[in-house]
Amino acid sequence: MATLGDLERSALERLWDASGPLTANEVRDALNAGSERSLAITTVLTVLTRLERKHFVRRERGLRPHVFIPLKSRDEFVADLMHEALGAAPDRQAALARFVTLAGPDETAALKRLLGAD
Amino acid sequence: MATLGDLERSALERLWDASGPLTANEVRDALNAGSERSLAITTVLTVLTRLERKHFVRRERGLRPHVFIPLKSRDEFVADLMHEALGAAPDRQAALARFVTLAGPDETAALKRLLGAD
DNA sequence: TCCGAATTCTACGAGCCGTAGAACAGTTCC
DNA sequence: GGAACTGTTCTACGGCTCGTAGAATTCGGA
Repeated sequence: MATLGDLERSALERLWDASGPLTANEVRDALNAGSERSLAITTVLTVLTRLERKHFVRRERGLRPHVFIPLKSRDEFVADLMHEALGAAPDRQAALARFVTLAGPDETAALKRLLGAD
Repeated sequence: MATLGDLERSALERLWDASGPLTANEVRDALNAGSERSLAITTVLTVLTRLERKHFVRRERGLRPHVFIPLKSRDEFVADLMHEALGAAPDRQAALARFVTLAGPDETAALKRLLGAD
């Protein structure tokens, strides 16, 4: 999976936070909200375009202010990253063992629950 | 965690593959083995130095050909990456649920075993 | 003290990323 | 239908990382 820059990641987060598709302007407002910086709209469009090229968002070209939709949910994104890391391990069992060892109690509990009820 | 370039990652892999510390020359030989390219020793020393700066390897300066030792095991590295991804999720339960859903049978079985025997 | 091996220093070109102006296109209003 | 405005695309630049390695320096042994 391609890696994301800080701003690209932030923009994607804003899309995940939103309940529906956002326009570039809405993304910019969300990014600027509660921070000193005031990004130009072209900047935001550039990162959104790059996110599109990297297949993280889809752009709805039918509407006039284009809207942007994440291709994956946040959870899917995180889970994919985890599987990507795991896949690079030559011994997945061992890597999983280490993962579980490093997990906190809440995570361990969640995993047990998820695996028990299948 | 800092990201690694392709060559940096490969060099680290060679260190993991080895049973003990390696010199820069040994790393170079391992990298060149079974491939067309023949990296210069300075190139390898540069990436090893960068790995040191990023805290992925330790350099034993006492010995005259310096030797390099990974700071983390491969499994620890992978597990840390997984936890890093998971930590970025606002809802870890949901991310874990997705992770389990996407896991293969062998991984699921391994997790069950690991969690059952605690 | 000189040699060869090892290490450090410096550097360059490609590519990515944050950043945004300039140019272009589509919409709306007189 | 032009004017004004909003939205989109194109182009670009400066900083940084990374692969790559030559040049300069250091160090241990003969």
